[in-house]
Amino acid sequence: MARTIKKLSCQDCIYKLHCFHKLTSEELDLIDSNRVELTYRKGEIICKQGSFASNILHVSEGFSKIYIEHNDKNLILKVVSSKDLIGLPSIFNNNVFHYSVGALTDISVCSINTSIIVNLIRENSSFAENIIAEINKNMVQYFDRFISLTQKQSHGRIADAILHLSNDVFFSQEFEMPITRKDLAELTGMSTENVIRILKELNNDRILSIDNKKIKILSPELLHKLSEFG
Amino acid sequence: MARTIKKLSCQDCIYKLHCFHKLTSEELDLIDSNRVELTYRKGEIICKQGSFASNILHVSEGFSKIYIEHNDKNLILKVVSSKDLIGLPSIFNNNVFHYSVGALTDISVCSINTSIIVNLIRENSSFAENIIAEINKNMVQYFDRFISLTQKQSHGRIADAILHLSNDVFFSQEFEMPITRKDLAELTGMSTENVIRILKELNNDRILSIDNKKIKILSPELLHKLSEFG
DNA sequence: CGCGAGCTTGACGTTGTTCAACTAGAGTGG
DNA sequence: CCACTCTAGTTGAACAACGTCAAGCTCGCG
Repeated sequence: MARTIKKLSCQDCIYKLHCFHKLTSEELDLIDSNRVELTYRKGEIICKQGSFASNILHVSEGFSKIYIEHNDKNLILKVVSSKDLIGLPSIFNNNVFHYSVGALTDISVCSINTSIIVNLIRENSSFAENIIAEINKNMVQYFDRFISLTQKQSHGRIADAILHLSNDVFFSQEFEMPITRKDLAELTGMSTENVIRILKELNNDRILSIDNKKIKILSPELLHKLSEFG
Repeated sequence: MARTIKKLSCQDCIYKLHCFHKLTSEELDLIDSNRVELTYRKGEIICKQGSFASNILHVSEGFSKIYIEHNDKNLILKVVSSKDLIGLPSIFNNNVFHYSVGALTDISVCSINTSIIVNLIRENSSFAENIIAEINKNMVQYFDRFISLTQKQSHGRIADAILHLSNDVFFSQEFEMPITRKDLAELTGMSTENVIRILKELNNDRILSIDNKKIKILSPELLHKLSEFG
C-alpha cells in the first residue's frame, strides 16, 4: 500500500498548488525533504474522520473523495483535484481529521507533516495569507454545495454534481467518471435509485449523453438552468 | 440607523473574542482607533451577500443571523453569538460577502476595516494562527449543519436547531427565541408549517416545553437522541 | 376597532425513499 | 471452459415524509 520512493519534487507540483507560490525555494526544499510519497489503491482509505491529523496531504495523481461519515451514511463534500490540499480544516483546530478521504482510483499522495506547514505559516506571512485564502475558497465552495443540497430538487442537485465534476475536477465537458452511482448519490444527498432515474431523464432529454461512466454535457445552458432553478 | 458614539473599548470585548487574545495592547489600540460602533434595529440588514466586504464585524450586543440567499429563499447558517466575527470567509477571497447578515433584535456592532485585520495577520503570526483557528472552527460547525440538513429528517433537524440555540447562542437550557417560526424553517431547511407541527409534537412528548417563543429543554437526553438518529 | 404579521391547523399532492426483483459484467476456482 | 458469486446498475410498485394551499386564529399596534 505505501512506498517511499520519491518520483516527484515539490517543484513539479508548485504550479498546481496556488498556496505554495509564495514559498522561497529554501522553504520549498524544506517541504521536499519532509514529505513522503505514498500510493494507495482504489477503494483504500487515506484519512479516517476522527483520527489524528498529523499530516497535510496532496493527491498528485488520481482521484479521491472527501466525505463526512454519519451513522453509516456518507456525504461526499467534493471530489478532490490536484489543486486541493487535504487536511487544512484540522490546522489549529483539534488536529483531528473532520472528514474521511478515500481513493476513487489508484492514487499517488504526498504527505507533509503538519508541523512543517504550521512553522511555515508562522514564519512566512504570505504563505499564511495563501493558506487562509485556500481555506476560504473551500468554505465558499461548501456554501454552494450547502445551497445545492438543501434548496434544490434532485434535478438541480444532479446538475450541480455534474458541473462540479466538469468544472473543478476534469476541466472538460466530456469525461469518464471515476465514481459509482452510489457515490453520485452520496454527492447529491439522495438515493442511488433516484440518481439513476434522473440521469436517464437527462440522457433522454439530450442534456447529457451517458454511456455507463462516460458523460458528455450536450447542453451546458440547460444544465445551468437546472442548477439554478432545479 | 448608525451612530458613531463609542460606548465600549476593545478591552471590553477581548474576553469574548478568542482570536484577539494574542494581540499586544498596542495592536488592540490600533483596532480600537480604527473601528466604529453602529447600532441597527431589528429587521435591518447588516451585510448584503455579494457586496464589498471592506469591514469585519463584531456584534457586541443583541442577536443576528448569518444566511445565504438563493432565489428568494434563505438558508440560515447560524445565529451569531458575541463570540463570532463576521466576514472572515471574505478575507483574501474576493473581498465580497458570501452571506448576508440580518439583525434579529436591536443590535450594537463594531465595524473594523478589513485592511487593519489583514495587516495584523501579516505582522502577528499568533494572530494569524488564531484567525485560521477561528475560520476552521466555523468550518467544522458548518460541517455539522451540513450533516443535519442533508442526512436527518425533520425531527432531528429541529433538535439540532434547538441545540444550536441552547449551546452556541444562549448557553442555557431555557431561553426566549429572538427568531420567528419562519426563521426556524430557514435554519432547518424545511417549511414553516412543518416546523410548527414538529415543535408541537416535541411539546406533547414532553421533550420541550414551548410557550410561543419561550423554549425550555425538558429532556436533553431525548433531544440528543433525536439529533443523532432523527 | 380594525388591520396585518406571525402562527396554527387540516386536506391534499408531490417528491423521493424503500423494497424487491432482475440484469450484466468481472473475478474465482474447479 | 463453465458454473458460481459478487458487485454495480437498473426497473417498477408501494409508501412515507414533507411541501403546498387554503383558511382561520391571535395579538400587538395604529
